[in-house]
Amino acid sequence: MRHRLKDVAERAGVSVKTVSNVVNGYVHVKPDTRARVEEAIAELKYRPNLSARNLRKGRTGVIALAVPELDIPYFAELARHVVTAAAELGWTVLIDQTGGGREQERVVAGGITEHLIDGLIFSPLALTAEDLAGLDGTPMVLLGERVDRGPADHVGIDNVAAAREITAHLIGLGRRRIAAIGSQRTPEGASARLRLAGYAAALADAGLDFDETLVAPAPAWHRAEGAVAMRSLLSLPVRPDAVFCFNDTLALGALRALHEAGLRVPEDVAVAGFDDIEDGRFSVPTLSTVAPDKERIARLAVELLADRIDGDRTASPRELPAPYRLELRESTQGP
Amino acid sequence: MRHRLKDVAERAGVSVKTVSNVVNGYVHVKPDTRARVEEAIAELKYRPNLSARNLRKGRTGVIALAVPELDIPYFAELARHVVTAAAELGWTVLIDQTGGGREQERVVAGGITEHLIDGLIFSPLALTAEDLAGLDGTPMVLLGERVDRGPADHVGIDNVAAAREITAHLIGLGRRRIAAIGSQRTPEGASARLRLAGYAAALADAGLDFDETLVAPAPAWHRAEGAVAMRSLLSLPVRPDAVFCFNDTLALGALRALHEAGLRVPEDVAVAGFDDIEDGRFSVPTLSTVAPDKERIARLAVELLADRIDGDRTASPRELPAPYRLELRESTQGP
DNA sequence: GTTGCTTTCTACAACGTTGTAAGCAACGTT
DNA sequence: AACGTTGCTTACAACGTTGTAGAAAGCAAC
Repeated sequence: MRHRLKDVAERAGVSVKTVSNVVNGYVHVKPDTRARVEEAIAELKYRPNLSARNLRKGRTGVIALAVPELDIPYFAELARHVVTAAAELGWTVLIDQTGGGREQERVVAGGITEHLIDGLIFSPLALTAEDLAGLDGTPMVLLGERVDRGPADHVGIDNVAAAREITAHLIGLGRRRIAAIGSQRTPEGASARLRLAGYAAALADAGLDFDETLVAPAPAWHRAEGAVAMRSLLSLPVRPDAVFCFNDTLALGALRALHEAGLRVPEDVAVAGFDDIEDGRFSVPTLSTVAPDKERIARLAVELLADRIDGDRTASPRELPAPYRLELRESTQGP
Repeated sequence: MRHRLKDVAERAGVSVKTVSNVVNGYVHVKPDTRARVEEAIAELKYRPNLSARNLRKGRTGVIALAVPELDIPYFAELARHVVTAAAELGWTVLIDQTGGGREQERVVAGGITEHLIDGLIFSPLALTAEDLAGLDGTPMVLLGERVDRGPADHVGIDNVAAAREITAHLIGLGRRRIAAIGSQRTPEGASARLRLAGYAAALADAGLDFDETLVAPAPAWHRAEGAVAMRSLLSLPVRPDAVFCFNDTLALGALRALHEAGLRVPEDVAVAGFDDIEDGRFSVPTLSTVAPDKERIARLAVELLADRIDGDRTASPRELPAPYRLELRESTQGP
């Protein structure tokens, strides 16, 4: 029992277009007429058919958010903020998981974009600038690492600066053998490269040597990999006295491994992460970390996208920095 | 530069409908013609307009998943599985956050359902049977607690039995003062009521008294509330020697509070949770919990919904139980 | 060379909506 | 009385797609 404008129009004794005008809040409708129409709408429980509206308007009112994995807390928290920010502007969000592979990301970037959504907020891991260059003009905003010379708008924090600051904090505690967990040699590892660069810069600032053996790789930045990496660092002849993990889940895994090894945090080994996920505020010990302003990132991304959809699509790509701060907790400062 | 069937048709020198037939894999098209059309499609990079297709077909190919909060790990993990299962059946998933309030849930249940989506997988906290009864016939599958006499299909585990089992496990460890965290007196607290019932049943099975003072409330089941509740339990004249938390985030908060109080887990207090979220496998100590088979739940929900969309919408509501198991880890069994 | 069947293709209408242009009152101005 | 202005309403066409009905062409069988 779905009703159409036509049904409402017949019931109210007006034309279809007048009903449409009432539904869309057009001003020049006599109060009397408006009331009759609204009554008919209520009686029939009329709801607009969005497919038809979209077809007519060439807009769907839906934007997509594509992230590598939904159950990585950082992306889940980000998704929450994007949905909230989009709702405030009247957009609905369709969430997509890419899995993080380059091919899958290419499919999402190229495939989803047609006609079902008006724009895309994309947090790619593996996508390169060439992949993006081939796309038609669906408005897109990129999150996370900067895809070099990317053809789309971008919102993100300064990874190098943030990594440098948190590493400097570890150095400021008097630590000298500072390890890093999360390096990636693959082309996907843009974040990893930037954070490693910040780490190296901080060491250089303090006159400390960059020791290759203190840098542990982690292909996917999951908790388990953090634990494995930490164990291998602990098996070195001289163990590190601090670790900078390239994200919080790695750090939580590292904390777990340190606990199993019977070491105290931060007394024996100080641990810092990146992302400020909720878990880190309740872990034992609580986790020092870089806290990107996720709400701000989400809001900027949505606004930038809305702007691109409504406005000039050919304007040159914009680069918006997002703020971050250090959250220093027990894992570096003690109870 | 968007192209339509018409553009392809002109280029290939055939009618619009023939192109449509090729796109839809209709069999009776001469190989020769098909080849010409496909070539034209490739040259123009033609993509179907989904709004138009949906309008014509009355289907959108999109289902919605509505959960209270995306950044609660349990829902994030569930969402991941739903997206995956839906993709295998050719559906796209639109994810919605309700916030968990009854009014918001009512809006989502009633409002989203029209014309943009073909069906809804809904994990309500507060919604009552009456709320659902008023809805028109959009196919819907409910997750989580059973809404009594609900008018929709339902997938979920047996909360009472699961809570009873995990409580029995605590009793089996020799604990006698077993607390519970997460009770809710509001009508929203369907899960809480069921899990509390299972807890009480296990106590009764073992001939233990049900002690009201050992049951701590928590309105939203966040980590912080788990910590607060644990602290208040520790301030009792005789402190508990075990706690059953109604979900894992509460349990993680409780672990944190126990750590701050200098108590050992499980030696002084054993802790059990519910949901088996990823965090619990890496916390210190690792968390014993009830592990619902989330992948199975997601798959069942998607299949049930697809069935409802394609098939008989008036068939009486189905009730599908999902499996679960106990994951016993350090927080009850020690290292 | 008529009949009937199959294969291949086409014209047309419809899905439900909104933009455009235009119509019709009622009103005020000249 | 004629004219413009304003407010309100309507008819029509279009958005891009697919279902229906049927035409055209080829083939086989009499």
